[in-house]
Amino acid sequence: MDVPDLAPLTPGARRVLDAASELFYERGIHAVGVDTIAAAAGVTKKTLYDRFGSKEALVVAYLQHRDARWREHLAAQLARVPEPGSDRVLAIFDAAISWSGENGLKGCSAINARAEIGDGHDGHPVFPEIARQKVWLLDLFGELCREAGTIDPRAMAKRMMLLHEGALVTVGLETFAHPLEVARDLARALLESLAP
Amino acid sequence: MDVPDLAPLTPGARRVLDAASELFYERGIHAVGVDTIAAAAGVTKKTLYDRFGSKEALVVAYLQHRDARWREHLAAQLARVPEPGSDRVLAIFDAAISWSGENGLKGCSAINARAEIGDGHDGHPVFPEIARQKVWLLDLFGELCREAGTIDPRAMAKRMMLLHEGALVTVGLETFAHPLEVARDLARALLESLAP
DNA sequence: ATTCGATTATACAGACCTGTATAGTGGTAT
DNA sequence: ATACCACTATACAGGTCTGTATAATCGAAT
Repeated sequence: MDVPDLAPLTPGARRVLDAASELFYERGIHAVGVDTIAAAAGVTKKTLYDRFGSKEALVVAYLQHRDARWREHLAAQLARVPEPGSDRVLAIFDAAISWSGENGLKGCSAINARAEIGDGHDGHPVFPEIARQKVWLLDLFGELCREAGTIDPRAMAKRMMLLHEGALVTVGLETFAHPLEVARDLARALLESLAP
Repeated sequence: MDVPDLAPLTPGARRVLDAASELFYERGIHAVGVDTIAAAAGVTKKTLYDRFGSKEALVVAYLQHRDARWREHLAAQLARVPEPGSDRVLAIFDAAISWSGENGLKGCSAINARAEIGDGHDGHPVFPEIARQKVWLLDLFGELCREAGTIDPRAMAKRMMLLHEGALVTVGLETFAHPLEVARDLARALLESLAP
């Protein structure tokens, strides 16, 4: 459960990253220019480029920053359920519910970023970062399922992941209300019927 | 199962829409300019604007067009499973599998478009179109579940929707292989255990 | 035959984009 | 005290964006 130190950043850089995080998430990456970010952060564009080098690098920093905050939030929720078992797997869904209420009415920043970049496999440095985050969560699901005594933890982790991703997307799409709760309830049913 | 006539479009407009569909989906909406679209379609920008009025309107047409093609594909798959039952619900996943193989390595165009527009509730005309498409599919799931004798078809439809959306996103993210197959297998297990 | 619709070709306006250049300020650490 | 660092302020280069204007061409329908 590595939760890395988030940022020995200069004050200006920190404000840039905070402003960029909010704007990128709210409006989309391509829709926000560096001038807008600098103005919102109360710094000049020079500071932005001195600290981050390019918009692309700032986007990567944004995704890393947001993921680090999410992992922190998740770690705190997991710490409250120390005993191995289904509840520990379900804590991920609970974390997503509380996180979503405060930080995410538009779904997952990684999923959204993916939508804005061309076919990943080429050079774009954002795709590997997103892939890394998703594999990390898949592995966490797998580990917690294994702890919980699930018969096939790898297979169960994929199912958990599908429910999690589907719910996050549905939060942003507003197809129906409380998708994360529906996902958690179904996840519980699956865990309890296949690892009692 | 309304499958509307797709397009009494002029030849130029048709080529614009085809080019826009491919480019928007492949590279993202904001990343593609109207000049690029016109050039790819082999028409002038004037034709594009004469036919569609604005880029925003073209984006809506793109989403409608792609959805219409998807519904056509889906209808063809459903026609092969006339008997009410689980297999008819699962036909949606089968349709998504074959569709994805030919048309969608980057996931769902509606989900991706959602990521590129600001908080839906405001004026943007793309959000209602996306919401409409998703509710349509949710209702279809509900109807087919009801036909299949599911105990609570509305609740089951939400679960199917979560699996479907999660799998589509995972196709684009490449978190693990064959997510739609995993989703279909789980969907089958759910349908058979709750509506035998 | 002539009008009308769809189209080509080209040019341009005005805004916004990323990124850089130049010059100067204020605090901090050695 | 001086070298360094983060930062401000301003201007601009070069490109791309959406959208419009003008003029001409071609085919089909009435």
